[in-house]
Amino acid sequence: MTRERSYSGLIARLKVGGLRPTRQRLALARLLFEREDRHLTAEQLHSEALEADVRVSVATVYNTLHQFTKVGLLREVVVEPGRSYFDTNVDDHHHFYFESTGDLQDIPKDQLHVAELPEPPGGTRIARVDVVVRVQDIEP
Amino acid sequence: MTRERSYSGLIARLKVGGLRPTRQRLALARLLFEREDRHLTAEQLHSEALEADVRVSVATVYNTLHQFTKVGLLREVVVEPGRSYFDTNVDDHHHFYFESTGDLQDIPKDQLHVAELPEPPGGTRIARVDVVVRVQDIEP
DNA sequence: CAACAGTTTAGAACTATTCCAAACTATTTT
DNA sequence: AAAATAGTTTGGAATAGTTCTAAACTGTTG
Ligand SMILES: [Mn+2]
Ligand SMILES: [Mn+2]
Ligand SMILES: [Zn+2]
Ligand SMILES: [Zn+2]
Repeated sequence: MTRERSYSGLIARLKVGGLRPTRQRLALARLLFEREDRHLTAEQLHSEALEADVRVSVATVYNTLHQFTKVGLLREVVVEPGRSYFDTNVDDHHHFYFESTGDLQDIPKDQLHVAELPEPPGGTRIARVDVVVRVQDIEP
Repeated sequence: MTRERSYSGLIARLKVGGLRPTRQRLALARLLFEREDRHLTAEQLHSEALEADVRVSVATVYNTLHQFTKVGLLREVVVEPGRSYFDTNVDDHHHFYFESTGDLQDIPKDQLHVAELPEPPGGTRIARVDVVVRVQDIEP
């Protein structure tokens, strides 16, 4: 029922964002949100969709990821050039980035504090603070 | 003389890294290090080189930036997908990122503290902690 | 100065992402 | 419930940043 509730809640959130609950969006939403928090690239999500027999184009995967991000269902995380990760955890938190595998792992916000943030220049305000803890294998 | 000293010091550092001080590398080094700290992309550096009548190919700009990074003269900073910045400041520090302009600005390490860093998983160690403070214009 | 290893280069190739315009579908209107 | 409308999907072309390639070139060493 948690599943059902979050799923119909999702339809509601799409509607609020002015997004129609189409076959493709709902299928992608299941893949994204019916598991624990995930960090995935567009390509990864597209592969998962194909494996799950959800026929959807790459263009639609990109469209959907960006639309979900705009509506606040996802968050975009950048840790390496040429590849965007989308994060199903939209709470305030940070990341471990494993350089050897390319994986991301959440660091809950109570486990890492950023102190003494300087004021941003006049006319601007802080949109977000991202901390990436880059981790590498010992003895590489 | 600060200039001269850092310049010949640079030749030395290249040699240590096993890099020959070629016409191209020295010209690019001037553009990179004879001013205050900078954050630039390969394309930007290439343009500056052409403007300064330094004939050098894009491939060489990329090669050089990566080699300088490996030798510790530069640091690579990733803040948005599809674009790498190279930072002439290799001291421990963090960044403001201005979303409207794409500019980066240093935050010296004594002006921002990361506390309570969790332990990385076994078999791994922290290579670097990057904090990006994303800033946007008020009234966009 | 020869010999060698390292370097540069133009252009092709590659990768992730975005764009396009036509076909399609959910929703609203009649 | 059919028609009209606006939003959505799609394959394929296009783009942008970066990397690769192999041939020509240059710095270093003996
Ligand atoms: Mn994006
Ligand atoms: Mn790189
Ligand atoms: Zn996360
Ligand atoms: Zn910097």
